[in-house]
Amino acid sequence: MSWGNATDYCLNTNSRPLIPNNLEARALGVSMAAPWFQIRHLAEEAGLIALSSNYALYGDLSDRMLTIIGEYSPRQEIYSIDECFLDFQGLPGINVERGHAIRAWVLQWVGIPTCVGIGSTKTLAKLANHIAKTAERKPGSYAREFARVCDLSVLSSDRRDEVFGATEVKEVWGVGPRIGKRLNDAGVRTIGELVNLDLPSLRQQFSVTLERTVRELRGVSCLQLEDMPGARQQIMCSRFFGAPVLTLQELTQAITAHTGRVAEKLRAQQGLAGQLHVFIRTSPFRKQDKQYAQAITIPTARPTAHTGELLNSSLAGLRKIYRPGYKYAKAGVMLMDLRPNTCVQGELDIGDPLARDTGQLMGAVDALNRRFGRGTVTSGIARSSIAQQPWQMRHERCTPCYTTEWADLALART
DNA sequence: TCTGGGGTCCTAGGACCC
DNA sequence: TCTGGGGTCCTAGGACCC
Repeated sequence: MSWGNATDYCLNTNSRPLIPNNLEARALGVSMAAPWFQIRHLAEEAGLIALSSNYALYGDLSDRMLTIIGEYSPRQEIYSIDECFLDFQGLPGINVERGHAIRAWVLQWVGIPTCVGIGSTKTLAKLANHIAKTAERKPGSYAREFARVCDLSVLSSDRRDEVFGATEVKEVWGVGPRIGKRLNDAGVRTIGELVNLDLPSLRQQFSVTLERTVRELRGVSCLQLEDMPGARQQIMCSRFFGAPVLTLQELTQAITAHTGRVAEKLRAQQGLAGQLHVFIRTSPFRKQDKQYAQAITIPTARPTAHTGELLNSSLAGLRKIYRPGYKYAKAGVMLMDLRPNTCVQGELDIGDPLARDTGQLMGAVDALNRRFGRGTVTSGIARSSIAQQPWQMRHERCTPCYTTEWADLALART
């Protein structure tokens, strides 16, 4: 499968707001990902409204949106929570019109504005999407021509050169801040300049990844549509603490909770883990504090998805790396060396009950938590009489779960 | 006081083999 | 003076993505 010629198309849709980061907030000087403590004074002074993230709500709206978009092609790659690729190859009709239809449909049924980018490769579709998102703020014909839905594959070569020449390299999918700066330092500022570079020397001076990106920008497809996502190769859960944590007991609770989460995700993909990685660290932002960061990787006794067995490894690891006297700011657990649970090495029965576990116990735990909510059944270590532990993330300004909790349903006034 | 939480891929270099 | 020439595998770290 390729999108190498003009009859094949790849589409990228994206539901982030047309104007990222909200104009009013930006006018107040709030930057993307600014820490709350730096801007909280604006809440009183300027009426800034801050909200905690609500992953249940996002996940549900994402499912609805991606399901609707998926109706428009037999092949869909879900790329992230708010973004997907569709293969338009062989579909009848005009792609720009299809893009507008998708936008209208998602807006009507989910209420979320989306942007659509169309190109002959995934990288070009992503670029088209970026142009669709930002065109409204650009002068002249740009906005009329490209806003919200942009198809780069129908442009004349002159017009395409104009667009490439007007777009900075850092907007390209795969060019981050580091590569972007190195390119700029080498005098390469626009996409127009980037696509004309010599490929062998580009590969030598940068990497095969950047070479692939440039080939994609030239219309040569190097990235496949991955509509059958494989199992994850690592599963992680980590959090900054809501307040500094000093004791091994609190760290144990946090690591226990994180281990429970990764084990659940592992079972959801029918996997087993052969290694587990635990890390704890102080806050690098608190220069006045003594710093400490340590991690350890521990093989599990056998490839497992059993929370109890994984806890044995993670807590043993934690005890090895814990040092008293530090203000810990973050802890995490990562599962590695993952494999499907269909390939299991047979074992001699030497009286270890976990070796005989058939997965029914964990299956029951997962079923209960699905039905009655996360945390209904957890490890005893993670429990405490006090509801809010200092290590837990704070959720003071969470929005209601409008679409997933009966109690949070919006009320219509009469 | 307070600073996101996940992932992926690639490369260089070290350890080890014959 | 001059100290081989292939390989493989693993890991850490860097870069990117949303």
